[in-house]
Amino acid sequence: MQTFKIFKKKLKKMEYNFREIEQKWQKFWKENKTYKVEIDENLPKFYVLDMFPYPSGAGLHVGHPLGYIASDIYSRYKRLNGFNVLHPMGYDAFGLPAEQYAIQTGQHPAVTTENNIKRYREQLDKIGFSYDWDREVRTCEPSYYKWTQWAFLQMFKHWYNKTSDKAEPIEKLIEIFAKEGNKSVNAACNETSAFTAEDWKGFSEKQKEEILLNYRLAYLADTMVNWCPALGTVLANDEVVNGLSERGGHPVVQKEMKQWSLRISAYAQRLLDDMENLEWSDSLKEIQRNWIGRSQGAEMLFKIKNSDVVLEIFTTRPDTTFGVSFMVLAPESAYVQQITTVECKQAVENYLEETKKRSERDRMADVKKVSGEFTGAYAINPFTNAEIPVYVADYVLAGYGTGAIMAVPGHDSRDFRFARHFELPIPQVVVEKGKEPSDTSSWDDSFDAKEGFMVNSGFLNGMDVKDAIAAAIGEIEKKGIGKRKINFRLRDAIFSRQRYWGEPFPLYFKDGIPYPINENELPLELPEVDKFLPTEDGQPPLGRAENWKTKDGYSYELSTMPGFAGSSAYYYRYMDPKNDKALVSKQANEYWRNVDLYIGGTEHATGHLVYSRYWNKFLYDMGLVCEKEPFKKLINQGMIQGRSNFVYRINGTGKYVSLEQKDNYECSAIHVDLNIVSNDILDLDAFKKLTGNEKAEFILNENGEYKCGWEVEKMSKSKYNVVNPDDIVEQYGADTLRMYEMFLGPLEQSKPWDTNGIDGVFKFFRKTWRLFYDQDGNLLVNNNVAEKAELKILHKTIKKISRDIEQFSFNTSVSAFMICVNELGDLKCNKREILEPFLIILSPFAPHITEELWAALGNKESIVKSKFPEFKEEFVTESSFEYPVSFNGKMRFKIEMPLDMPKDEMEKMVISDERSVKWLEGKAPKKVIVVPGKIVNIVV
RNA sequence: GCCUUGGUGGCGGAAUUGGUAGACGCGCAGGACUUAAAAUCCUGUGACCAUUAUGGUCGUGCCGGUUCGAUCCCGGCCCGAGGUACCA
Repeated sequence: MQTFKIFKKKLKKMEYNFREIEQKWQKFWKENKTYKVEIDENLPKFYVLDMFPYPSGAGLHVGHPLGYIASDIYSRYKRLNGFNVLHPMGYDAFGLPAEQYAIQTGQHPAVTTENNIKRYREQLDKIGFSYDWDREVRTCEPSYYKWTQWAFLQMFKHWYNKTSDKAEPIEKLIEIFAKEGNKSVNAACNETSAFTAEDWKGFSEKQKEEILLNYRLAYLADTMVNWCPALGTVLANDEVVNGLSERGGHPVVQKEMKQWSLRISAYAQRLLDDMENLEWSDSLKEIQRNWIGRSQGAEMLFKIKNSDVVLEIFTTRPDTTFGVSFMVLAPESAYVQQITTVECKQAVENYLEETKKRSERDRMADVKKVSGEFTGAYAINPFTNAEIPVYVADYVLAGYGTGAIMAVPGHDSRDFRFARHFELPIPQVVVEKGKEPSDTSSWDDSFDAKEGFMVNSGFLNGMDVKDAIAAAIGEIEKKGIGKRKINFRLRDAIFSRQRYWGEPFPLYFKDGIPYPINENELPLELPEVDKFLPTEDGQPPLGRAENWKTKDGYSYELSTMPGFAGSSAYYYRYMDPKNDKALVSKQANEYWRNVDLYIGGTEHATGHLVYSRYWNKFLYDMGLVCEKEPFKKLINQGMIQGRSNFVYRINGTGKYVSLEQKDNYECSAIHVDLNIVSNDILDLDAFKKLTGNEKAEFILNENGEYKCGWEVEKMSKSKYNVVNPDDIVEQYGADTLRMYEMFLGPLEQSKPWDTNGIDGVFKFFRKTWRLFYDQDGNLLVNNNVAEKAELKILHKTIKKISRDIEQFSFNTSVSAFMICVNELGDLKCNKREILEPFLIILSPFAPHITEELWAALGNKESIVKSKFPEFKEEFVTESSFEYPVSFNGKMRFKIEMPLDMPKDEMEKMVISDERSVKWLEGKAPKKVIVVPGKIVNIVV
């Protein structure tokens, strides 16, 4: 590589030998355990956490460490400010890619995972992070997943009491059942028929267990699940993106299966409420709010004509009940079988068959297409007593509400489309303020009105929507045909995966009933299998394990836990990683409490960040942890995009044309490896060599160069735009990498990576070095007393840097450092009094070079143990200010005036300035605005 | 469609959120040093019009408003990114 050759030459003469320095200090930190952290009751704690990575085979690219660098800077800054900082790292090591790879190659996922982790660690180590590696966790290790299994068992052994609004031990529930049956129990549970204490006592063990299973927070039940045939497993809602699996992009279908689920929906309201006080971005909170999806409305009963069946529906708009002209059931709804008439049976069966075949993606693809079938049954509108037809249609979802709706075609666009298609009446019941009711047959779409007043609605007529909703609910409750109800979109989390590489469930089956294994038998280790595929009879891979049974011969559960299991409480494990008696000791938990700063990608908004909040709340209910929320402050780092380069090949030839002239030819843009392009100029020889096309011809630009085009795209191998941090560290050093990643732009914004700008940061370090050493390597630093100007530069920078770090504005700190070094260089300042504090404030960003220079100044202890310099206002206060003088808001000239000058004197001084004459044009100013310390504006 | 964001030089981005628009860096152009290259240093660099210097006009996606003053606040539109999508 050309650039590398140049670099080698550079190094010979270069004073700042980053390579030697960085290796030296990384070794020093490791040997001295500089970043080891222990509980210290005398110091305030601060917990800084990165979302731990899944160790993929591809290794890290330059985008991954962005958040790690930011959190590392923050950790170091907090340490310098006297905090005891917990800053750990580990690996989310269970997961699908390793297993898919295992299926293809036969290589055990534990082996590939171990290798990948090694690679990750090497890459991380090169960047100089201040992690306490003694606290590392790996989710795939038995000593770690013991606690994942343990937490699951606790969920199995608890139920959710809606009255106390928390999880309680299942024993307590059994006591209640024995005393008074289940009548008074207000639990989050699956549908369970009522029983008395007498009934309970008469039930067999199996019956009792079956009933209890409906109440457990971790329960086994027939559920509609996302089944991914290609992966051979079910997936949680957040693992399905646009009807395809998040990993691999395979189609997903809906299927009813017996699956383990976590009753996360019981926590929906608390997940919503407790978010209020979190320091998360509004957008992230909003994503989570939408995902939880609270809606307020009513549950209502509709009688079926000539039948005992009563349809229960959920609506947010009970005010529009007078506008209901038909009803719709989800295809999966149990009501369908109950009410379909003999005449319609065949047609309905056909329809159900048809919808079953469609995948989620198909269903989502043609949302606009109307389909459905009449069941032959009629319901009675409880407000109008009208007979209305009941349909089955797949636009109604089984999983939401009750799987049945009252259709209000006048005011809901889906119902409207359906009504038009099946020629059903469309009554208008809401009118926009200031308008008259109109003939709905002339409408193009429904009026989905959240505001307006009621018409054709009996006792609701004339009310506005808000009042009408309240009045309608009042009437519904009075009539006893329904009640106020809050619904959530958030589903219980499907917790089983029919896969190998995950945590085994600590359960066995006896007589078809799941029983927990003894807690002292944890962890239940993942057994060996001959292949990582399902068994011949369709059992999950664990079905292949030989003698995978309890000592009494009972079979274990064959599914494993999903990816989010291991990541839901890892932040507690870091507090006390070696503890084999508890997830986390009371002492460690009460000291570290929760994560003060969490940095990671926004892609976890609906998965990890919901699950771990739920998991935490459950542990909180059990009294095991002391904080309601796990992550106090959260920052989403932006994505680093790739910057791809292109060459333009003239179609049908081996000729390439430079960017400037490409429009004169018919040509195709082809990705070119950015390693052979420098500042968009192509290295022609390297290109010939790389493509193996020695005869390639080029049409060059007027400078005799080949200029490439560029575009911002996702960083990916296929686009030849992946930049590896190792290469950057090799060429420029870790400090430059760290600093440049921060310099790219605001942390939370996504931005393209362009290595071209990195020279500026590299130059900055060389300039810094030259403040300490002359060209011959002599230390220049002296003990002379600092001048006012020098102190001003220093303190201005101290102030700016602490402010920026506290606001996570790291890009502007880098500028501030550059300005500081430029100014100190101009003053030829080599004074210890200035440079020592300067090193400290720079050290969070560039730990290696600062450590080296710090030692060179004769300091015996690591700079990590020093104290952040105190900002002193006195050094930066000015007695005068150079005021910009504007006329009608446009700046015309500047004038220096004392800051304590009275306003009227300033005014006089400005007006009498000779430069004002021109702008006043002989007129007297209409108005003069004087803002002390800011500006003078004259209105002419 | 809905929600959340963002739109500033050739490029990444500043502007202490109502007070000098374009800090800092890259790139580019010119110069110094050098046998030469690299490195380093200096100067210039939003557009346009004038010009010996000086100077002027326009300019933060577009259109309007509030204000002495708007990148920042308000109303309307256009474009990009992310999330979500039959949620009743």
